[in-house]
Amino acid sequence: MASPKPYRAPVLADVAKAAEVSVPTVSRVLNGSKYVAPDLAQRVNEAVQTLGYRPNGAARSMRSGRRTLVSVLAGATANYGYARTLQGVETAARRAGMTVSITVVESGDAEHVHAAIDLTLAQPTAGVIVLEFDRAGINAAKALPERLPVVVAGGGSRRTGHVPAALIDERTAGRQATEYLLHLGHRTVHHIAGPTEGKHSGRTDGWRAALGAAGAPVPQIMRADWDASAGYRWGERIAGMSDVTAVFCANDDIALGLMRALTDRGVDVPGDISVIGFDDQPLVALWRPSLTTVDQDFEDLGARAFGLLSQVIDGDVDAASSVTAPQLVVRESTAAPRG
Amino acid sequence: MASPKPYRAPVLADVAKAAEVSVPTVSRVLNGSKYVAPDLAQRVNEAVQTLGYRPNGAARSMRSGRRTLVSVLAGATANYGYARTLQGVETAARRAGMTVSITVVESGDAEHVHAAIDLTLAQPTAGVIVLEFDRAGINAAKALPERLPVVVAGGGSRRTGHVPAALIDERTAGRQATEYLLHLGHRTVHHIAGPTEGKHSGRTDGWRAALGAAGAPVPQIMRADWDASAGYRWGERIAGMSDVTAVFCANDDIALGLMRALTDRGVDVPGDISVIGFDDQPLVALWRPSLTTVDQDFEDLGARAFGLLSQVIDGDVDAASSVTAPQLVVRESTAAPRG
DNA sequence: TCGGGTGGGGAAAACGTTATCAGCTGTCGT
DNA sequence: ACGACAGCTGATAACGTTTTCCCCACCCGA
Repeated sequence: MASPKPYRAPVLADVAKAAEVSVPTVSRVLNGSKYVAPDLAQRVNEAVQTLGYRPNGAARSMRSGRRTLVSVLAGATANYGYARTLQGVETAARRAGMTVSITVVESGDAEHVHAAIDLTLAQPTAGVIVLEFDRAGINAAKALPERLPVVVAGGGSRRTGHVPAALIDERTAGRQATEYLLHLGHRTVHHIAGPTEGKHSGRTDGWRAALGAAGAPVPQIMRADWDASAGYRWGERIAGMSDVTAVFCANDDIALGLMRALTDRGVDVPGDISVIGFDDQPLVALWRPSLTTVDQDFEDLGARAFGLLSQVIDGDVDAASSVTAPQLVVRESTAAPRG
Repeated sequence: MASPKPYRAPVLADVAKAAEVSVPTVSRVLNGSKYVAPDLAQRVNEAVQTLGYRPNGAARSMRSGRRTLVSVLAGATANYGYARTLQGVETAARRAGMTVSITVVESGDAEHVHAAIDLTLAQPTAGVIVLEFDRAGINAAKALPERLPVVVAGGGSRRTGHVPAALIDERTAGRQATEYLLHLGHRTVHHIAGPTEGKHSGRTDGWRAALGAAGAPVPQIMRADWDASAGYRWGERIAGMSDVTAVFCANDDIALGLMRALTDRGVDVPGDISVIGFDDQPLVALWRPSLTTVDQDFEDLGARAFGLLSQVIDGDVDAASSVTAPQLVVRESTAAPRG
């Protein structure tokens, strides 16, 4: 009767015994140290194979202090911008031999923020990337402990805090979009903003700046959630406003919802009203009319954030933040106003 | 001159010294053991606060054997289905006090598969969830070592392997969609399939089954990548085929690309050709015409996968797989054939 | 022949935590 | 009055690695 000894994963000592060498020697082989005879290395590698040995990550990182996990804190994951940024982080991390973990911060409330941070820091993490697209991210970045490697990825143009940041210049983007519409001959440009609770959004700032520079009147901001249905509801109202000829939306989903509401009511886009979006999701090029929008390279944003974090982890405490400019993509949803 | 002693994160011993108790006592307080006097607990908690102590996750998991990291292996992350499933996993994991890590398997090639597995298992992971929507996922699931808690999340209807699985019944979904089109009066239904390299896709199986049951002719399958441009290219060809009156697409992106190509060429949807999609992405309801499609509850899929993994980790080696049925959502892109 | 380097390898310590064990109080049942 | 037992606490031993330290054998030049 074989005793039902429960399975125990093989450890370094088992490999050492099988290869008839000492434990440190196995470690040396695995970590590619020189100073080990070829025949011993051979025996060790065979033993590793046959036993199916895998190093215990916890023990390894505890003893060596090296960590190979980077954590992402984000207010959401499935939305287009978040998902693409995350993808950029993951790809860059994987190429560098690191793994990424993801924790969602449910809201900007202190309760949720601290819960997310506690959860994340319970892992042996080398550093944290905060996606600062919303209030949850902003608050999380503030609440993280000092001396922990932290970088921010987001849409600001300048940084208030002292944390290194990878940014997309939303302010410039907003200005470009607005200037383009003015350039087409529109007297002014209306704006549907996202639910940014703080005072400033880069997109909104850029819009206001462009209007100011052109001496155009500044209409009341329309607030909306990020999703298409919010755009649709504004569309229902805008269809009845005769003075609106151009609308700059805070993201593509809102723009698409808006367009659908307008066309449902017989308002022609771009004939009666020009619409411009923000993000350049793949599908908007297929829309009818296809959407003029501002392309954001979220994947590059994620990659830059990871690169920055690597620098911070390596001791470069104030690594230089980076900012890239988005690009206006002109399609069919914008045109000169009638008359 | 204060010596520039480098910062060292506080450890249990520091807390113990500050609170004037022994190290094990601190551990007991932190882990909520009874058998500790209230005043001591009080002192310990204060010391933890002032020192800003955080347990070392690596040491903790090494000693206790408990792990709080679950790993997701996936062929992609930003696509709608993947992103939503991931979201479901993350939410469920977070509620259970666990964190999720994500590693992308670049392709089904052995090289990429093993690289991804090595990377993932270098972390102290409690178990792995494989997203089996593509060849990369399928191969990864096969290549994972035995005795590691593994579950699969995907679109099969039955499982060949012995690994517990959370599934969406794509076969039933494909059948429903096809049956609906036949029911509208179409003589047969064409099908644009995804790039599934293996012989069987649940969606395709269901389509074939429905045609067979109705005695309808089975047209040649059209193969496409998952993205909209692939659908567009098929649309260019289909516009010239007079015998096509209904198309069942393997996902929404393909369907949208197809519809755009058709309408670009003056083919009316659904007047001339009915189109049906798969996934029910939020935006497809806004399309014009809005897309009839099959709704998949990916978030629920992710949550079920995590629940299943929890069971496996807790020792229930053959936890029961679960399957849910998707739901047909009828909108404007489908109608009875002309005449 | 001797001293010093150098390639190679093992013994033992160390990382920060939790588990085990033993000891020390006091209380309660008998 | 005595043992048993519960409540509480600290030494000490693990966990599986990597790092440090030291020893050995060999080769070389003096």
